Amino acid sequence: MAARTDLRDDIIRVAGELFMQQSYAATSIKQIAKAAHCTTAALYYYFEEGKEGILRQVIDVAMPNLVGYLEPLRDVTSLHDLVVRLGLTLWESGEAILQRTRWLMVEFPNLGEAERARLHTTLLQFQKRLADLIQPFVASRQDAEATAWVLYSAIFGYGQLFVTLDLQSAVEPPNEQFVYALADMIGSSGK
Amino acid sequence: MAARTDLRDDIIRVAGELFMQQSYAATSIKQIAKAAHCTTAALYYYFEEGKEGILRQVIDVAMPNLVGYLEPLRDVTSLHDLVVRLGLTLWESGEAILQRTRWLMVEFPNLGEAERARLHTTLLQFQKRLADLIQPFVASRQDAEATAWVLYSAIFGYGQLFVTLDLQSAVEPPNEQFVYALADMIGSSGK
DNA sequence: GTCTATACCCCGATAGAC
DNA sequence: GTCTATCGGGGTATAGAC
Repeated sequence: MAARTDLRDDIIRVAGELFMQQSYAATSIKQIAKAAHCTTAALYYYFEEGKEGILRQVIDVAMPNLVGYLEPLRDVTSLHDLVVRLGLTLWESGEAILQRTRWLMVEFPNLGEAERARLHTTLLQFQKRLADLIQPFVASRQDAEATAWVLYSAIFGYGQLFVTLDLQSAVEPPNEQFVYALADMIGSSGK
Repeated sequence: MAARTDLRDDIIRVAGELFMQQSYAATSIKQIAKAAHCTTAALYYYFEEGKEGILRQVIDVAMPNLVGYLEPLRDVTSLHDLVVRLGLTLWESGEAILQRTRWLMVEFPNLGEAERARLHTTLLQFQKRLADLIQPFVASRQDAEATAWVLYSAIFGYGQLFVTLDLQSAVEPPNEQFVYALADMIGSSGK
C-alpha cells in the first residue's frame, strides 16, 4: 500500500465496504475512521455533513452498471442464445452486482428522493436495453418489453434467493437447469 | 384498545413493526419500550436475553407461510392456469409477505444458524409444493422442479423490483402483461 | 490536513423499591 | 409485574493545537 495520497477516497472505499457488510445503521464513524487509518475529526474535514455525507458518496459509487453486461450480447442469434449467455455471464461475474443491489435494497428506506430516482433510472435502462435485444425475435415491442421484465425478474429473483438468502448453502443450486429451463421457456415464446 | 392483558405479546408486535420499518440495528430498546407503553426494565422481565431475545421471537412470527398460498390452487387445469392464478393471488394479498421477506433479507446477516436453517426450509418447502402442482403437466420430476424454480424466481424478483425497490412509483407496473407473458412461456413448455 | 481532547447524548442493561 | 434511578460505554460531532 503506497503512502496515503488521497484520504478522502480511502474513506469512501472503506465506508462502502463496512456499509455493505453491516449496513449503514450498524456502522459507526469511529469504525470508519479506524479502518481508514485516521480520526473521526478527519472525516469531518472531508464530509461536513458527517455520516450522511459519506453515505451519499458511497451510494454514488455503488450504483450498479448493469447495462455493461449487455454489450457483449449484441450478436445473439436467438432468444434461447440470449438467455443462456446472459445467465452464464451473470453467474460468472455477477456476485459483485448482486452484493451492491442487495445493499441498495437494504438501505432503500434511507435513500433520498434523488438517489431513488437514480436507482430507478438505472433499473429501467437495463430493462429497456434488454427489450432492445429481445425485439428482433418477437412480434411486437410490447412483447419484447414484457419478455424483458420476465427475464429480468427471473434472473434477479434467482440471485436473491440463492445468493442473498444463501439458499446455495442449503441445496445444490440448479444453475444450469435453471438457465436452460428459462431459455427453453422464453425461447419457445418467440416468433 | 382494551386494558393490557399481555404485555409480552405487545412487545413482540411493536418490536416487529419497528424492526421492519427501521431494521433491527437502528431500533433501540427504549423506542420499543415507549411504543409498548412500558419501560426498558419491563422488557428485561420478559426477555432475559434483552434485544436479541426480542429479535428471535419476532423472527419466529415473521417467517412467511408461503405454502398457504398454494392450497387453493390444487384444482388447476393447466400450467397456464396455475401461473395466472398464483400471480393474481400474490398480487392481491402478497404485500405483507413481501414486506416480511424483504425484512428477513435485510436482517439475514444477523440471523443465527438456526434461523437461517428455518428460513431455508420454508423457502424450499414452497418450491417443492410448487413442483408438486406443476408435475402433472410436465414430462418429469426434474422438469417440474426446474419450472418451479423459474416460476418462484420470476414472481419473487418481480415483487422485489416493483414493491421493495418501489419501481411501481417510477413506471406503471406491467402487472397483467407480466403475469400473462410468464404464463404463456411456462404454459408452452408443458407436455 | 490531521490530530488530541472533550462535550453531550443515547445506547443496552441492571438493582432495588413498590 | 412494573417502575425509578443509575451505570459504563460508545454514539456523533466539534474546538483548537500543530
